[in-house]
Amino acid sequence: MTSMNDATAERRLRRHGLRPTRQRIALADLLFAKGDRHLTVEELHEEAVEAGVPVSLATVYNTLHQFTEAGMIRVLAVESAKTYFDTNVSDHHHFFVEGRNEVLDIPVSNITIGNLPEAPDGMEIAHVDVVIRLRPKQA
Amino acid sequence: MTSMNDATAERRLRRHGLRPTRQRIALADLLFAKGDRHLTVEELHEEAVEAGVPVSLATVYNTLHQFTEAGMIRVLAVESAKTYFDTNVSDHHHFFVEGRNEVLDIPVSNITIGNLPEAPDGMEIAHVDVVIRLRPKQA
DNA sequence: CTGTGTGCAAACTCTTTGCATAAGT
DNA sequence: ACTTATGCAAAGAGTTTGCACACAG
Repeated sequence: MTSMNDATAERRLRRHGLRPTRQRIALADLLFAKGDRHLTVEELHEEAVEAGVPVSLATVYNTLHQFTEAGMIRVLAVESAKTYFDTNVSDHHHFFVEGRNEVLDIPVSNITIGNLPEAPDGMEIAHVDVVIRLRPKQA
Repeated sequence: MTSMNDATAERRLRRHGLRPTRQRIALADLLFAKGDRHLTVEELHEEAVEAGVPVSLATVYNTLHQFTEAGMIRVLAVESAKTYFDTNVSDHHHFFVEGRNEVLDIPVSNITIGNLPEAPDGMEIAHVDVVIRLRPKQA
């Protein structure tokens, strides 16, 4: 199952100090080939299996955490049962649909944040997340 | 274990359409007596037990969800293993310490958000959460 | 009394881990 | 060859649920 983007994925992995294995290449490919995405482990696992790369669930967990440590992706600040990983590492923002536990991109992200506070002693700001919680109109 | 604030807690519960039972009064008391707080189920459970109100863990879970549905408290948008509940229902913001999975209040919360997007079709904005992720200075 | 709430233990879901096997360099 | 990654299955953590008992109105 070799895609045109394998070379790109492989370069990306090396650049971040990760060995380009079959599974990592496939997962990186799925993650980055289609633009910015946010996925759960399970979703990515399904995609991989459908794409003919039968990785194990544990490997997807491991791999996504390695990608996160390497700074390739990041974890979203949402209070869902599942963890969401985002391929967009920059400060940007999301809708979160209550009840459905669904994450949506905010289309035109021209949100501005004023008066950001100082980080406390010995800490620095790693990332700023804005989560806009949505609910169905009318109770 | 009757505190001076039981009457307050009881009124609060009635106002939100919840029967003021022993356990609910005790939990509401702990939650609201000390100003704004954000706690996990386990933390509140410990406090209750220490305060001489031996509620079960399941009841704390149930109760906090009832409080949430009633609008007395809300769930924080952080990507921790545990769920955080906040007694401050208004739009305000938090530091989240990576690794330690710790939630801190932002002291002077004069953060402003500009250009909030429209909610998608059929949805409305329930809440806006800003989460500032912190990490220890120097890797 | 009657309907709700609570406690307990078991079930469930998501996630992590240990160890043998497989793959990368 | 030597090191690192993967798969599997089992364990772990947090949370939810079913049902008998207890409490509030």
